[in-house]
Formats: sequence, C-alpha cells, structure tokens
Amino acid sequence: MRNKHALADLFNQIGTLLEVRGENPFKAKAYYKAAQTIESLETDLDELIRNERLKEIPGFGPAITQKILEWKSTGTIAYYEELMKTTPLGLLDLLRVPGLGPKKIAVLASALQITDLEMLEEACHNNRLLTVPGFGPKTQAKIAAGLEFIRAHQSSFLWGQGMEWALKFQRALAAHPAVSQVEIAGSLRRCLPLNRRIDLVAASPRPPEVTAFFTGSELENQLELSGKVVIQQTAEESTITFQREFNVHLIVVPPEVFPFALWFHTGNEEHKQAMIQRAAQLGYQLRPDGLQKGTTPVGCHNEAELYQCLGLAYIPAELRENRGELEAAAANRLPKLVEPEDIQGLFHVHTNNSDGLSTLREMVEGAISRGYHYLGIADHSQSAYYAHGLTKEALRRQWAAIDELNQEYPHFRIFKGIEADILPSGELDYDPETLSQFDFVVGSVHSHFQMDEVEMTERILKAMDNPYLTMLGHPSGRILLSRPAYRVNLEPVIEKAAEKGIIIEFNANPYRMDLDWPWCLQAKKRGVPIAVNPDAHSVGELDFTRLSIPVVRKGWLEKSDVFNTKTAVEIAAFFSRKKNNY
DNA sequence: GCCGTTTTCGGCCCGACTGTTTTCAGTCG
Repeated sequence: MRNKHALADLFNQIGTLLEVRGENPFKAKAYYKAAQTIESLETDLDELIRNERLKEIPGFGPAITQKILEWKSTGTIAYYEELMKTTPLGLLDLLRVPGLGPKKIAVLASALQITDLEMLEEACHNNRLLTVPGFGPKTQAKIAAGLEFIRAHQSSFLWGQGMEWALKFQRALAAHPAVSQVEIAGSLRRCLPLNRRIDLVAASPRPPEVTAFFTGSELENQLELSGKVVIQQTAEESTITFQREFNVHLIVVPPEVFPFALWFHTGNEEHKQAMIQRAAQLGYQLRPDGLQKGTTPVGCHNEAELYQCLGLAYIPAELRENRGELEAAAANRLPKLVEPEDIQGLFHVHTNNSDGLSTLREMVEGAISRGYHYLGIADHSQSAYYAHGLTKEALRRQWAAIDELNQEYPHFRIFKGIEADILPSGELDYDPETLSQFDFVVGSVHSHFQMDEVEMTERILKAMDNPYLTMLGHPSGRILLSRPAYRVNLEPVIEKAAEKGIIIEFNANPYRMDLDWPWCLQAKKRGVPIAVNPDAHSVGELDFTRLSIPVVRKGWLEKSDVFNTKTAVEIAAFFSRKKNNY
C-alpha cells in the first residue's frame, strides 16, 4: 500500500531499527520526526513530490527526501530492507520493555545472547540477569514486571486500529455476491479502547461460498495481507490470524438468523445473560439463532425489533455492558448519546512553542477548516523542560500572537490556556499571578508516576483546590499497550471536581482514551462536565476528538455532558464566571 | 540525519530518578 501512512510506518521502523542497533539516537529521532511530519502533512504528498517541494519541509534533508522518492517509485526503501535483514527482529520487541533501552539491550545481547522476549523471560526466570554487570535484583524485577505487562497485552490492539482493519474486511465481504449483510460485532462494536479480536457477522443464503472467499487468496490479495496469514477453520467459524496482530472471526449465518447472531456476537456476556433472563420472564426463549415463544419462532428483521419484542428501546452497542442499560431501555430513558457534529471547538492543543509540530497559526487555521468555532491553546508549562515548557517571556509572546490571530479571525475564538504540570507537591507550575492571566488551565501529572495511591490522590486533590485549575488532564495517565495508569483513586477526584466545578478531560489520543468509560459514567452521574480534548501536537491530531466520539459514547455521555459542545460565547462566559470567583 | 551558519561541524529537550556502584550510566518523561 503506497499511502502516506505506509511511508510513515516505514520511517518509524527505520527509527526503531537504528535505535536498537545502538546507532546515533539523533539519527533515529530524525526518522521518527520525519514519520510524524508525514502523518501530519496537510498538503498531498504526491503533490509535493511532483512539484519537487519535499526539501521545503522542515526535517526533510537529502537522505530523507531521497528515500521518499525511492519509496514512491519502487514501493520500498533499500536501506530499510538492509536494516531488517541484518537486525535480529526480536530485539525490537525488547525495546518495549519498560526499563530496557538500547544500551542495556546491547549488553544483554552480548553477555547472554538474548535477542527476543522469550529468551529474556527465560533469563529473568533463572536469575541470570543478576550475573550481568550493571543489572541488580531491582532491575531484573522491573524487567520481569514489564514482561508481564507485555504478555498481558500481547494480542491486544487499539479500537481505532482494529476498526480500520474491520472496515476493510466488512467492505470486502459486503461486495461478495453471496453476502446479503455484514456487520462488525464484538468488543469493537461495543467501542472498547482495547480489543483482542475482530468479530464480523455476515448473512448469506450460501454460507460455504462466503467461508471459502474469507479463507481464500483473493481476499488476502485484495487486503494486501502480504501472505503472513494463518487460517484456522472449523465447521462453524473461520479464524484468520495476521502477523500476531489481529485475530479475525467471521460468523456466517442464514439471513433470517442474522439479527440474533449479530446481537449474540456483540455481547457483552453479562448483557446477553440479562437479556436472556428478561426474555424468559416474558415467556420467550432467546438463543444465538432465534427467539421463540413456546414452540413458535418469532422473527425479527433487525436488532431493534428484537429489543422491542422484549419491551425495550433499542440499546446502542456501546452501552451493552450490563451497567443499567436494560433498566434504562425499559423505562425509555436511554441517553441520547453525543455525536461528532455536536463538538463546537477543541481544548488542550499544543503548538511548536512547546513540543508541538505545527505553528499556532496552522493549528488555528486547521481548526477553522474543520468547521470548529474555537480553539483552546495549552502548551506545556515551565517545568516541562523535556517538552520546551513555556517561560513567562514565551507566554507573553504567545499571548500577543493569539491576540493578533483573534483580530484576524473575528468569527473564531482562540482561548489562552496552559497545560500546567501538577508538581509532586500538588502545586501548579506557575505562580498565581501568572495563572490568573489564562482563560483556562489544564492541570496534568507528567512526572513522579511511582507515587503510591494515597500520595498521588492527595497530590491531584491538592491541585484541584487551586482556584485557577479549570480542567484535569489525562486523569489516569495510562498509555494503552505501553504503560499502566498511575495509582490514583478517582472516586474522590470526581467528587472534588463536582464540588469545585472542575472539568475533567477525556483525552482523545488513541493511546490514552482517558478517562476510562466506567469513570465517565460516574462523572456524568455526579454532574461533572467532560471535555473531549485532542491533546493535539500537530494539525492532523486535531481529528483525535472527532475520531474518539464512539469511545466517549461508551461512557453514556450526552451532548449536555460534554463541555466542548458549548458555543464559544457560552465557553467565554463560563471562563469569566470562573475568573470572578478567584 | 537535519539544521544553521560564526559555511563545516557540533548540537540536537534537559534534568531527575533509579539502581548500581563507589562516582555514574541508562532510562524516562
């Protein structure tokens, strides 16, 4: 596939290969940066190539430019192929282990000949790491814990990644003449942030034809699966495994069974059990392949009719977790879930004044071109050296630039904000005088993750007592698939937010999706507004908010629960009320 | 590998924390 994502992926892989080979880390970084730049390009890559304008892009020097052209004409990069051929690929997995960097990996490879996760696991298990200079019991324990985390998430993938693949399968199957209907089911349909399997349910009058197509080479070629496919097939189900990344399950049923099969394979288990029980109480028998009253089959054209038969309003798949949705559906009190079009503007947006890639102007114009009405800039604060945190002087320059842009775009509103580090003490990262000059302040934990739960909770609660705090950023700090949340009790945090009128962020970065959905539901119950923030570091990442809405809906959130569905005027009024209470 | 410029090579986010070591290297955010 020769789209820009494939190219960015190649550059990212080159970066990782260089890193693990112990080459100049800045060289690796140059490739990572190029990958990120490619992803966030607003101009079409082909157009840049045609007009020979690649060199104008910051970060594209002679070597990177040459490789882009090579990739364009040949579909690959010789340098990459060479690196792949000469690097033990297991080393790449080792980089994912917390506490293991390129240097330590190199030491382990030379001292113990460890070149993949299994060998590392085995060495930890036998205390062999202790024999290596520089490795003590704590390091070994940390590595062992990291291995466990990786093991636990080995076959998991993010919702967005999974959906991309699921939609490809869905489109391909839908185009097959023997398929009358096909839908994505399972945890992806329920919009869980992490998933282990792609589930598809198809209706067909001739199931064997569909199964043959699903396991055949035509589909493989069509989806460019590049042959790395393992297929298992039983009488009922086919499973395809892709490069240890995706498990795909397809269930093919006769058309009249389709609504029941789709419902059944969407889940979750508790929701299904509750439905089956309810059906039984009403004198029905509900099974994966149909509904019966006594011995009489009851047909349903779709899931909505199935729910209707049981006296229930249609329950959107994202709510099917047995968290009160059946009761709500019976009382006709299901939430009217928020839609992407409800979002009026975006908060928590970075620029290249701190660690963003795009300029303030580019971010603003990107938001305008996407139809938003306001943008809340929130670069990193002074303590975040690693991210070029803004000094007071830098803040003054940014504020002046914002004032000018607000003049230039009178129908758009830019709010002055900051992502202030919540310091270990619970203080925010500027003095009150400075904090009072922002329209809004996002407080986030970026350091000292190892505090115990009591300390961390105290730290965050103290920050929330600061009158200048408007929003709490990425409340759990989790990075999906790579870092667990820090230890924090969100119960009192939500209570405090309710008491103080503090907004809690839903961080829409696909690797965060933080606040997790059960807590969103909790926040909603306590009347705490949720801001769906992209935490964008480039123009392209402004789209994180829109793309995350299905996962946001899982937390039962309605338009009125989401802060950035308000108009710019309402937001400005909210901020000025807050200021009057300082 | 890119950048900037004091046009030729040094700097590139920088400091805290951790664990190991015995004075510091590696990792991380």
